[in-house]
Amino acid sequence: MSSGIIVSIMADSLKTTDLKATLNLPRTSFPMKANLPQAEPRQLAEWESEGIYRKILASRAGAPLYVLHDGPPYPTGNIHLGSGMNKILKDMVVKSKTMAGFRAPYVPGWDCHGLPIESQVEKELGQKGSVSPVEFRRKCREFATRYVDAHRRDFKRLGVFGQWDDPYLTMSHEYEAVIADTFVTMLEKGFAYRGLKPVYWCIYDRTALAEAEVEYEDHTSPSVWVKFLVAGGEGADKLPSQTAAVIWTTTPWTLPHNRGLAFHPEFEYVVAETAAGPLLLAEARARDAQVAALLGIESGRWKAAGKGRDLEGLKFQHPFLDMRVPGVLGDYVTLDQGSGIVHTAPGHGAEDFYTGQKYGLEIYAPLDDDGRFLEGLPEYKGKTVFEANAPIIALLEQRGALLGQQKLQHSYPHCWRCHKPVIFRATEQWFISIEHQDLRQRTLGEIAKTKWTPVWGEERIHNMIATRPDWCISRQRFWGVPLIIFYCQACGKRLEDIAALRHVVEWFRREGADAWFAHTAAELLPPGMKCACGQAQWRQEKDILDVWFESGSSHFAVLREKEGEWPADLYLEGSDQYRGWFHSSLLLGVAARGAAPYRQVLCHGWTLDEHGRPMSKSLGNTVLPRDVCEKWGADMLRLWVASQDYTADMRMTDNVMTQLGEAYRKIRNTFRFALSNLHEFEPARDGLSTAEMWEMDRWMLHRTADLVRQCRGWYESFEFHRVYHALHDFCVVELSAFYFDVLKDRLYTFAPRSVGRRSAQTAVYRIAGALLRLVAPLLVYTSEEIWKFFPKASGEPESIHMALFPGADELETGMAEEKLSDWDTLLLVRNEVLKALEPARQSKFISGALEARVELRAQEEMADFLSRYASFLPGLFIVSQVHITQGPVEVQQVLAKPAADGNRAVSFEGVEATIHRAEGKKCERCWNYSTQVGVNATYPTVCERCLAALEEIERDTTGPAKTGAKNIAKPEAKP
RNA sequence: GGGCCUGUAGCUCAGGUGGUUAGAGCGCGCCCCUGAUAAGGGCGAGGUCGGAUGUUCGAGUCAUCCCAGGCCCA
Repeated sequence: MSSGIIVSIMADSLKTTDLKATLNLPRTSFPMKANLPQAEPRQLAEWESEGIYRKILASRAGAPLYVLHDGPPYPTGNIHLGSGMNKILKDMVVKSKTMAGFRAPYVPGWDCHGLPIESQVEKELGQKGSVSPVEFRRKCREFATRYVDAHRRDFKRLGVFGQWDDPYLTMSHEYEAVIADTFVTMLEKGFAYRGLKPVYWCIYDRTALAEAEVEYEDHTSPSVWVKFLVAGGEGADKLPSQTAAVIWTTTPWTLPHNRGLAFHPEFEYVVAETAAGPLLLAEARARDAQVAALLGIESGRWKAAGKGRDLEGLKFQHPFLDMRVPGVLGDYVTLDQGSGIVHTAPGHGAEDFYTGQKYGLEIYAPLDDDGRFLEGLPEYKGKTVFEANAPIIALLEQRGALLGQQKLQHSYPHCWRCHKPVIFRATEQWFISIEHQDLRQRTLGEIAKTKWTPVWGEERIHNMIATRPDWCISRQRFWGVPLIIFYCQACGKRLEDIAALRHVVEWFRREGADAWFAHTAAELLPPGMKCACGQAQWRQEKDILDVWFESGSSHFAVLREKEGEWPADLYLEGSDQYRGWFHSSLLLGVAARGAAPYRQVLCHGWTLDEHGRPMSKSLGNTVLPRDVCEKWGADMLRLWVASQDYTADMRMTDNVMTQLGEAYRKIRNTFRFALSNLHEFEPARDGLSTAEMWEMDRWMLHRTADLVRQCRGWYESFEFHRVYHALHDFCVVELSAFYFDVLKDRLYTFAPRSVGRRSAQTAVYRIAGALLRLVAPLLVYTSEEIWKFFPKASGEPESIHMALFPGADELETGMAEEKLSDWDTLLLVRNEVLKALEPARQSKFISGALEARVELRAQEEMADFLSRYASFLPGLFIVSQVHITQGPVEVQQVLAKPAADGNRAVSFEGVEATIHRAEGKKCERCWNYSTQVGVNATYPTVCERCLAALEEIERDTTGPAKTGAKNIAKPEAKP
């Protein structure tokens, strides 16, 4: 009797702290706050020192190969959000393929040659004067190297794994040799030819420009209306004498090179009586008020002159040169502007050029590289084209040919570098023929065989290839790879000995393309190389290759055919590359090797600012990945990339980042909860088999298996945003708000080694383990950090990024369909109970849900069903008591809804939930209410469940020492 | 001007082959907890599905046109 009193007194005096000490409260040193900007660089340094990239590849030796071929960015300035996003997407592909079991190498590259660097270097050289080509190229190389290093640092910071210590550089000797060799192949196969064609020409940079190097900007041009007197030809006699055709042009300087007037075959033309004499123009234009006013045309005072096709035979007197030019026809003539008659200078326009070819007109464009007239009247000879406008207009006026002039602001092509207006000019250039050996059709065939994502990409590139003209590949510059071409100084013939040209390629391999500028032709060519004419004096071509030719050769330079790396499995770039890298790679692949260099092409959109404008240097609204890393962390940038559907354009705003910050914390805390409840859990020792686990835990494994199945599918189709949303929603809805919340009672209050707690821990361990692997390609730093705290089974890799994705089958527990659907039903009932609890809480009838007793009334079948799970229901609802009664349901709460997957549709009678105050007293240990509190003399403040747990704990502590039980009494922080 | 694309709640996304009152998460509002605590839980309010015409018994889903925006080209 006395001892009983003592125990009771002891329990009384000790109670609070000691009872709390018997709980298994969560414990972890995994920090809640991520501190990514500080933590990530440390992790990065660790990865780097252990050589994570090579280790991962080594761990996949012998595995099937998956090759993502990197598109090379241009090394100037800082990397932009768009380039950061591109690299992150690529990394997500590589990491997810690696975790799907592939050997997925990633060799990053840079596109080092080209005009932007050359312009920068010229600027740096300033007025120091000219340097030798070799010296100039050395400076360009230094410049590129500097920026490659800066880019590389920023890319690595994003958590992108790859062969950073040995990237491919288009300026490396090896690569330059490949470019040159590819060009020789184009010569050998007959694709490359030299021809006269109108090209965009920048008179300031003195170079031809590719279409991709031209940007349209506003420009003010002098527009003039000019008379061309009819001067005979077929049909001239039907027109009033002194009739003059009217043309309109915004480039008066091209008038000296006019060689024809183009009519639309279907338009109706008229001769209008004006003070300036009878004028020939399109009827529709004569009706235009502004045109009529300008030319002095009175409505209806005109005579039909026939359709354009009837005027084809006319001849016209050039307004200031002693020549007659013919009428020609063109479908491109429009009625939007001008007179409906188009001034045609075949040397200065694409359409003019083709028309000129068709009619055998002279392709005349006697300008030098600075845009100065080499021939012509004294008024403009020697002037540049833009200077020549004024004197030519004066000349027109003087000859009485000027009908009017206006300033016109319009969109006009400008040089992408110096942003000055460009001209169209026929010059000698090297081209790749798109028709030779049926290249166009064969390329279209390869497009059809390639998988394009999104699917409309196929149509887009198909249309481009189907309509594109020949590819102008020569540039009049230094920083690039020269066209290996020699001309005989005696007879002018080109050296056609392919073996001799390949000999020069070997020079490139040894010394780089600098060899071209550092050595004479005699040195470069095999000894004694002679022309067919007998002479051996050679002149080297001065042009270099278009940079698109260089990057388009990357698959030859980087992917080893013998190793099965060619063609690549995937190219992944922004949507501008349909015209760029996708395009040039494809043409060269088909021309040189007869096939597309890729099996699949994945394309992403552009990055937009908060106003939806594209990010660009000129708008000054760019976001630098480096700044995002410093403010938010690389994983947050990656989460941004992962969260949005990149096939459309993507917006970065503070609002979006704040939102993602919340999402990140939710995901992080969900893992933290798992870790903190697994602090003493050793999978091999404490894990239960699925057969031993509680039904609810097995059900959650099943739901996780569903998630795994979905996510793996989405990784396979590169739909990262679906993975992200699914993982996030799972953390929020399934785990945090439901499963983990329900589990707390079991994890905290059950005896540490009890089946109930171990079952919960096993489920938490396996679910979190699966989630962690699924999220690893997205959150590369955070997943690695979690992995360090995660209980690992023996044989598991040191880095999460070496692990494999979970298999859905590994998580399946073989629960019967009926059981699964039982739990779907229970979840629905739970949701209704939670709704019923709300008014009770709002009205202060209860405060916490544990103060409630829930009475569930249901029809027979439903009541039976609920009764079978009666013992689980309080835990499931997180209330103290649940009473089930059978009877008619007065409030018909319709609970019947299809189950989540649509297959196991459940339907049952309504359930009526009534909230009462819980019976009994609050258990001091687990906080549930119970009528059993106070019954036991040893633990008078504790409920029957806690009593049993305490007894179990006592048995464990007094028995043989067990690691798991040691920690129970005194919580302590982990070291 | 042409080719291709995008436009569903404040934000980020779901919405096979057209079919009942358009969904989710976040954010927001109100409430609860204080044993995931610079955490956690509950409930709730938010949408003319860019706009307009059609086709259809019925359209966010099909057609045409328009508007806004993007990439590429002229």
